[in-house]
Amino acid sequence: MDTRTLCLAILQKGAASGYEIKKKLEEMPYRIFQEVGFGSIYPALNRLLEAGHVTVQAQAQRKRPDKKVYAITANGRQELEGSLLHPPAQDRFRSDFLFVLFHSELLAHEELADLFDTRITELKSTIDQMHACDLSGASPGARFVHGYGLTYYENALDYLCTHREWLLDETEARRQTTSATWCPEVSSTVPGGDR
Amino acid sequence: MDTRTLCLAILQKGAASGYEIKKKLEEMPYRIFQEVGFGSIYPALNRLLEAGHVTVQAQAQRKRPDKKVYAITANGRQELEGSLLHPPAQDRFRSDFLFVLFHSELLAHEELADLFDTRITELKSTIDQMHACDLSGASPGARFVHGYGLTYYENALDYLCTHREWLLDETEARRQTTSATWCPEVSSTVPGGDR
DNA sequence: GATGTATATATCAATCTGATATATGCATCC
DNA sequence: GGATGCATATATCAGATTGATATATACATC
Repeated sequence: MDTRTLCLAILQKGAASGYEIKKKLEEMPYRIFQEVGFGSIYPALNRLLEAGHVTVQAQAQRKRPDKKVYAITANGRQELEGSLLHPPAQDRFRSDFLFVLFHSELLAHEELADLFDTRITELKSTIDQMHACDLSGASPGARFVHGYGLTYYENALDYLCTHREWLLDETEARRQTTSATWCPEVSSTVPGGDR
Repeated sequence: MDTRTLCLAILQKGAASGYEIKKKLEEMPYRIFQEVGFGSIYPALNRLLEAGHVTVQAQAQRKRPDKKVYAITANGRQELEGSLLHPPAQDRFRSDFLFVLFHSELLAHEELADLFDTRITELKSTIDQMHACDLSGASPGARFVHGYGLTYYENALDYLCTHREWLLDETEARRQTTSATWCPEVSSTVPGGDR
């Protein structure tokens, strides 16, 4: 979803500055399905201004820099609702972690093991944070997306834990027999289904 | 991962044209963790040429346009291996589908139901395709990533199937009681954990 | 004083996105 | 027969995004 639509979605819930919009988009559950930087937020807000989808009001603050608070217009609400009616674009997923694992043979055993352990630690931390989220005032949509994200992280953690040794061992074996047709012993957690 | 590194990864397995590189990146298991367009492949190949990480040879073809076949250099291999040693960047996931579900209250009941059904159909098709993949010659890394992706799709399908009715019903109830503090009956598949 | 953090707005070079253009063939349809 | 569509190929473009940086008002720490 383009940055304009994301800003409209946040502003639909209440007026906010560019900085506040970014902060909200970094929280759960937005964080599960979107990511956006200042470099695209401010140009997007300016485009929304030009299109009459938002208005802006400068505010002075004590002990803090001035801020510009943006509010959605009726046109902006219409625009947001219109974009929800389009068939959603394909999900987009990019993972340098999986790219590196795909090339496991080019990595040393220890480096590969470290990658796993770092990612497993991160996943556990994310899952803990998500379990601590207070969803008491959340909409059905928010709860659903939260649950979707949590399920993903839990399953990813489970997959990494149950297949870590397999990849380390297979990669080691492959490295030692790169030209052989050796068929390794099949274990119960062999990825790729039947052999 | 930037497009140059992706191109080097493909060329490491054998020389290829820009078009062939894109085709390979669209296949499993690359498709699970990366996506890239011609608009970035050709400039990336040109930059790799300038850097001496690839060489290029033009080839005429019968009944087809000429093609330019790129091959990785020793410098290019070093570059690829070097990039595998950096800590991987954070995974990036964007989903318009989840964005729309997050705003379920702004959609009509039928529209919401259609979204679910379309996605469920797509997921089943993807899972079928992945089950039909021949992994007999695949590397451990490729098998691992394939398994990771398949697990994700299967779990996403499961989550959608088990929570579809919940979101439709909750959203409907919320729409009818938007200012109430009504507490709905808790079912065994309520997302968001404890209430 | 330098460094770091938080709140704020803004910008920039490099890269990517989605679409489009062009070219060589072949197949199908009205 | 011409238009349309597909596949194989290379290339480009306007708009958008990315990651970093700059600037400003405060405050805290070393």
